[in-house]
Amino acid sequence: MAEQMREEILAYKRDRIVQEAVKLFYERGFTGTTLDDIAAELGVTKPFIYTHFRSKVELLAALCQPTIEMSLEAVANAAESTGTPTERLRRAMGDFARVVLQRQANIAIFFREEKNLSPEALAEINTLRRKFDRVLSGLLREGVSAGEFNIPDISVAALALGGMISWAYTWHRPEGRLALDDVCAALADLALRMTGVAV
Amino acid sequence: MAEQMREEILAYKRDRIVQEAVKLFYERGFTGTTLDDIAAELGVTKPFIYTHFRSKVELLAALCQPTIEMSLEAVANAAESTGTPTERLRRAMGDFARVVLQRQANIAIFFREEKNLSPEALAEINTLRRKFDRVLSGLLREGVSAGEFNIPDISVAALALGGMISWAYTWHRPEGRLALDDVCAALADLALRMTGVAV
DNA sequence: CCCCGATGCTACCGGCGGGTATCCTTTCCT
DNA sequence: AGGAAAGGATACCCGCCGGTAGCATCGGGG
Repeated sequence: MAEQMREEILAYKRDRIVQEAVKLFYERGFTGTTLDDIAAELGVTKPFIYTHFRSKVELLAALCQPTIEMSLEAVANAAESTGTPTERLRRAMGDFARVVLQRQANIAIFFREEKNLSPEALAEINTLRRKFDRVLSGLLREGVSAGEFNIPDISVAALALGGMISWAYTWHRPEGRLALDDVCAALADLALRMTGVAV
Repeated sequence: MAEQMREEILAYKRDRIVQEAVKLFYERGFTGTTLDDIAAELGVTKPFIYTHFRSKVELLAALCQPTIEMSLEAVANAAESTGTPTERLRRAMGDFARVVLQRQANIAIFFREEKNLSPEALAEINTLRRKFDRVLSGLLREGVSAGEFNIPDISVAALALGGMISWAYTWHRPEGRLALDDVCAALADLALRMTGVAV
């Protein structure tokens, strides 16, 4: 019981640290943010952070990894769901866009600070990215076989689709003209067009 | 005469420094590269660099600015050239893609290290980026008026188009399966599809 | 042949920030 | 109530790196 609660509190603290790190890394960059900055923002001190993370780099990995995993999951789940390839691709792109925009800061940090990750963490993430591309390419290939898509080069198309959506982290403003759902839908439509589907 | 030559030599040295900085910033990141690293690679010493650039940050700006300018020019020239909007958009996207891929390292550095630029340099570059978006949006609007394009949301489409092309810096490998021209053509085709043109 | 300017190097500084050794406080169990 | 352990703070270290002051060297003109 007490054990259960301890665990939860530990996880909560860890999470608060990650939250604040995301905010500051996003605003000031990884090397532009000191651990003292993060600690100060949390009202604690640097050694406190070291009781939860072995190093600054490990903290960076902790905020990148899960987000990349979510991206992959979004596409993988949609690809394996029911419906025509067209329907599944729309779902895949829309859901992927939602992850990108909801975790905009994490995604931005990952792409900008990739070079600061440990080789091991980076390798792990790159495995996920390759899987992402494979799943997306597979779905495109299915659509071509089904006669729904018309795609000259599957690999390039997969990269272009993924890129178009990912890129949204650079320009989306949560308080902007379009609501999140509208942006996701618009991007999913544009994605479908690239596959030769009339929208 | 001697004066002329001196200028040229000065420009050449400056350029060599930039070249090496591009290479190292690309491989190791901006903060991951020291001025001593760059100097060593050039077979000179740190003060040598300071006779050509006031600071490390100024060096960063010197390698970002011109590349962003080239991107804008590519799109602006194509937009103002002759032909139907469809033809001009294909040219714009193809030429833009060529800039991105030929100056892949510079583009990558800019997007990753943007936060390290001086506020003034960043402001200047952002002006260029806004102009880029305006020019592209204008071309899209023309195509819609001409009845060639079918675009629900011009702004989102412009961002998606720019993003899809820009993103190529993350995955293009000069020694990869496709030649540079083929990649550019493929991306231009995908771009046109997004506008509702049958390709 | 000597002097002067240009050019680049040697040698240094100083602060910033990741990481740690140690001490204090609070809480809970006996 | 006493004591131990956990959780967190204070205070510190040290290496790295951007930036600079001053010296050496070399070539060209008088």
